[in-house]
Amino acid sequence: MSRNCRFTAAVHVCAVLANHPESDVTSDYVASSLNTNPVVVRRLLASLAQAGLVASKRGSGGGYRLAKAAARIDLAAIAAAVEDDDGPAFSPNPTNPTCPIARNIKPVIAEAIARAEAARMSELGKVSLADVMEKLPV
Amino acid sequence: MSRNCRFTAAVHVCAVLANHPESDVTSDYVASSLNTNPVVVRRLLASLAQAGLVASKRGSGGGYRLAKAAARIDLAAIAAAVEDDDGPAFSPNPTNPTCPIARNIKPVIAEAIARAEAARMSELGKVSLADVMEKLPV
DNA sequence: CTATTCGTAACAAATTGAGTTACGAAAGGA
DNA sequence: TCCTTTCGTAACTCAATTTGTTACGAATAG
Repeated sequence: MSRNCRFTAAVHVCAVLANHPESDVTSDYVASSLNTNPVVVRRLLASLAQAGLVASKRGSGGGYRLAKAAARIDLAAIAAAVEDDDGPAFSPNPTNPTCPIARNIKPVIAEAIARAEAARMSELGKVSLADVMEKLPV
Repeated sequence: MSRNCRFTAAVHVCAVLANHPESDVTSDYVASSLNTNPVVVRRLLASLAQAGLVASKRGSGGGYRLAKAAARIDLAAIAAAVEDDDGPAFSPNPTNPTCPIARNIKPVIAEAIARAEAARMSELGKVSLADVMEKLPV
């Protein structure tokens, strides 16, 4: 796979859980909806659980469910849960210390990117999981 | 390297060109500022040239220069030039057609992501290369 | 006690980005 | 004309990442 599918997959996972509000859903079931391996789903759900978005129960009859109402989970929270948050992607190479541009540009770029990322997250924050479910003909 | 450094590197490249408005700059020179290989820089500059942001000249005395004034180049244009624009990253796996969530969720997610990406680009569009240069102590 | 299910480690396969080498094409100067 | 410089681009290697897979221990219900 080329790019990071974690965010889109995580939204899909959450939607499946939101569609079964009364019962726990197994990773096998979610995996069959995504047509992937249960372990891939459990890894995603581990991130979502750490962020407090889902709860899990082990053992027979166990599985996953949303930890809050779908209306109180937004796409920004899901993105924050499953995306890297290591700041902007600079080359790991040390830039040339004798070049005045190279010496000073990183924080300038980082600030602009941080603002853009904040705008993206703000937009994702306007869409709740309940909004997503409403648009599905289910 | 872990994540995509193309955008941050491209801004750095453009800043170096903006710092030499009167002359062509060789890929060797830019590469030494970024502490990387000239071919890596030329690949970046090829994308920027295709977007009409820089111009190149071959041969002795040749090199690269900005194709417009730094005030008329913004970070959104640089990002658009060097980033993939294949839309949101879905898993290449076909999702389960018997699951109503899986059957219908992709366009809903895609629309939300498109709006978020537009917000990010709008924010990047507010920062011109000239703004970046002003913040550098050069 | 057994079956189920999560949690997680370990590993293979595929993909990607960066770096590198190489070489042809273009352009200027002697 | 010939040589040097420099871009344009293809081909390759290397390292890192993601996904998929197997495996197994821990927890839980019946």
